[in-house]
Amino acid sequence: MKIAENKQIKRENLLTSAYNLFIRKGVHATSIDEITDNAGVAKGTFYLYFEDKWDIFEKTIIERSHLLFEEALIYVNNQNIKGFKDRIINMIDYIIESFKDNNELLKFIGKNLSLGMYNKVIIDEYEQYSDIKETLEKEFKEYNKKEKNAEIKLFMIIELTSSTIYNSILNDFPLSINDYKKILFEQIKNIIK
Amino acid sequence: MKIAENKQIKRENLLTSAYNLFIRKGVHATSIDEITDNAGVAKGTFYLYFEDKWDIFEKTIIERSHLLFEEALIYVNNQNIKGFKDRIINMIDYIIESFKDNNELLKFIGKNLSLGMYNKVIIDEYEQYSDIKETLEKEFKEYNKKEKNAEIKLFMIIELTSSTIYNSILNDFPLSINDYKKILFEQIKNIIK
Amino acid sequence: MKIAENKQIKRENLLTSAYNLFIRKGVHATSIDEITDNAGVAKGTFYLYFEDKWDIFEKTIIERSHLLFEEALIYVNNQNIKGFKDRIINMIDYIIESFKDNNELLKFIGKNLSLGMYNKVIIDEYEQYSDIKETLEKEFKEYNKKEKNAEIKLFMIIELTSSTIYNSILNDFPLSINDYKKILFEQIKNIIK
Amino acid sequence: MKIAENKQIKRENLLTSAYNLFIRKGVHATSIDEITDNAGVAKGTFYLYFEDKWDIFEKTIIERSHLLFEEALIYVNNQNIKGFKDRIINMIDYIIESFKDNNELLKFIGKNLSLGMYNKVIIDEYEQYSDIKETLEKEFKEYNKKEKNAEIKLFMIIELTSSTIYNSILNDFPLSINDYKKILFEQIKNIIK
DNA sequence: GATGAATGAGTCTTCATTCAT
DNA sequence: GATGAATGAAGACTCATTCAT
Repeated sequence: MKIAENKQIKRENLLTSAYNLFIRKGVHATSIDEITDNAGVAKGTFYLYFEDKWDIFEKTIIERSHLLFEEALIYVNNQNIKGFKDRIINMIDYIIESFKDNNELLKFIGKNLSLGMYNKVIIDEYEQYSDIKETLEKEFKEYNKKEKNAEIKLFMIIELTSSTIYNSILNDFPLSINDYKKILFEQIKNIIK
Repeated sequence: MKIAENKQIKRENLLTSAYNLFIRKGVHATSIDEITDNAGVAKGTFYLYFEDKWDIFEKTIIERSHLLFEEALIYVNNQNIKGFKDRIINMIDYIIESFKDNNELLKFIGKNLSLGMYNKVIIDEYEQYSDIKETLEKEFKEYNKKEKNAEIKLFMIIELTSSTIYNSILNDFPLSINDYKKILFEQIKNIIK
Repeated sequence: MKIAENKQIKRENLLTSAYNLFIRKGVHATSIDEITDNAGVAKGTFYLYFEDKWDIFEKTIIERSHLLFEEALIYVNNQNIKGFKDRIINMIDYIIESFKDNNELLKFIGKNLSLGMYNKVIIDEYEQYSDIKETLEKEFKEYNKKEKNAEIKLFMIIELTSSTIYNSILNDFPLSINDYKKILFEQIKNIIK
Repeated sequence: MKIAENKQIKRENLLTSAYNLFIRKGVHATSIDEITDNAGVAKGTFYLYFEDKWDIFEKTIIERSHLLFEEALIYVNNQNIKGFKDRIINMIDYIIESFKDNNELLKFIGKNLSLGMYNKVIIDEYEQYSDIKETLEKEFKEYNKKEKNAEIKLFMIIELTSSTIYNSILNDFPLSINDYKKILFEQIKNIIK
């Protein structure tokens, strides 16, 4: 399967190249020329795999954020953390710590993941998230049999977290992340009840 | 003061023209040519008033969102709503209702107000918000003398609200806005205590 | 002869596919990709049968116009029309009626068959026409023993007809085709003498 | 009026540059880059004056062919040639002689002036021809009071001439132009009656 | 013979910005 | 202050053609 393998490699190279340029220079300032140069393929090859810059951008962002969620889930599983509350808190903690170590990724997502795009990533087309989402919702419902709004509350938790930690980590506003974490976790528990 | 007036009018025309084009076609797809054409001024005139497209974009978004906050504040004052909790809830309700009537504005802000930009608007430079922010924080502290985290909780409330209503209003996700409002307000009260 | 047959089919498919695309989108806007896609063969296969787009275009136009001439000749033979004048008039009539029923073909030829190309089709290389041409010239000479300029007059008749009916059929200019036909036929008789 | 003049000059330069390249290399093989380079203006300037290559091509062809018609009319006027028949014959003779001296122009028009385009030039939009056309039609009618089809016959004369001389001049087919002229003129007189 | 992934030169087109008037 | 013609760098995208499989 030489060819199929080769195609996969090309696609990966383009994706990686694009990601690196996006976080270094921003999406707007990155040209397709640069992406292909960096990936070591011809310009035309780009169009064999992606529609245009916004297409590869979307795929890049999905790939990277999905990876992060997955790692977080694996982490709480490996740590053998039990109890829904603790699992959620620890997942979020894992993500926050990852962002602390990788400001570039946070900036990339924060700068580019507009609400409109976010929406698209979470809701529509992308099945990749469904496993994680469903897993969490199931756990939520098991944890609190009477909870009718598991999905909604999960949504609120994710939104609250993602929209606030950006400022906290990058600007220590309104608090440094370590201090903010305490308050955030308290509120999350509050939402779960 | 004919000249100064005239200048002000030109500036306003450009701002309005830009806003209309931005919501209709998106920032990316709008050119300075179109902005000046629509404003009825020469292309070169643009550069007498603004640095570049991103400059006028920023000013546009700030102007529009500031306007909204101000209206909300005026509304609760005029309605003579007392009590901090009710004032906050009613302000947010006012804003949500405005967005329901003006999806275009919501989309515009949602599509363009990335976290990075938001951050800039809220934290940095723009004094325009400080009055409102300070007013609210003062009220918060008066309401709950022991509350040490008024600023932080306000921040959380704003972030939670703005990041969730986008999907609710435009996509009925995870709930229609009317249903979601109940849950949101409950949580806001929860945050305030 | 499986293979040879298969090859012939591929060639025909490409020719048909090209013709359909050419009349639908124009030569310029049709790519080889589309031609092969539509023909159900791989892109590389195209180059096994044709030089490039202009090669297949030429073949397409020749095939289609030759077909038309041939049909016209068969028609006058089947109708058992005697007398040179009547045979010519009826052939031209047949062709005009065909174009009336198939504006697409007329447009295709009209839009693409520049004088330079026409010239090439008629004079140079393409033997396919010679039978028809020779048949007609022979008939002409038999009809009018003294006529020295059979070839030239035939040429004039064809040119006059083809260059005027385009406008008449497609734009009713300077007359609708039905009205124009009378005048045209009169002139043709005039030319024949 | 420095600016307006300058603009006119730029436009003319582009038109001339385009024409020269078109006759030298063909329309297809000429790029806008080359046109602007040759005209001594920046690439963007092209788009200030023309839509795209086909726009300037059309204008080029119209300009050149109009010029020719005009010259022919001036010629017969200056020569003080009387009588409609003679005026027409002499105009056509003038045009044929011009083409003999300028094969490039003939090739350019012949290669590019497809029937579809020709149609557009003659019928639609271009008023420039109307003066000439009207002048000739009036003369025709005056010459032959009973002639009802002046317009149509003029049309036939022009079409017959233009479609046949191409081959005659460039390929001596079916006759050299000097020999062909006699037959052509005879037929034209025939059409006029 | 057939395939279709890869190529990269070639071209169009846009648009922010400048500057002479 | 205002204008808008001119610029040309920058970038997107196409597509005929090749060639390893």
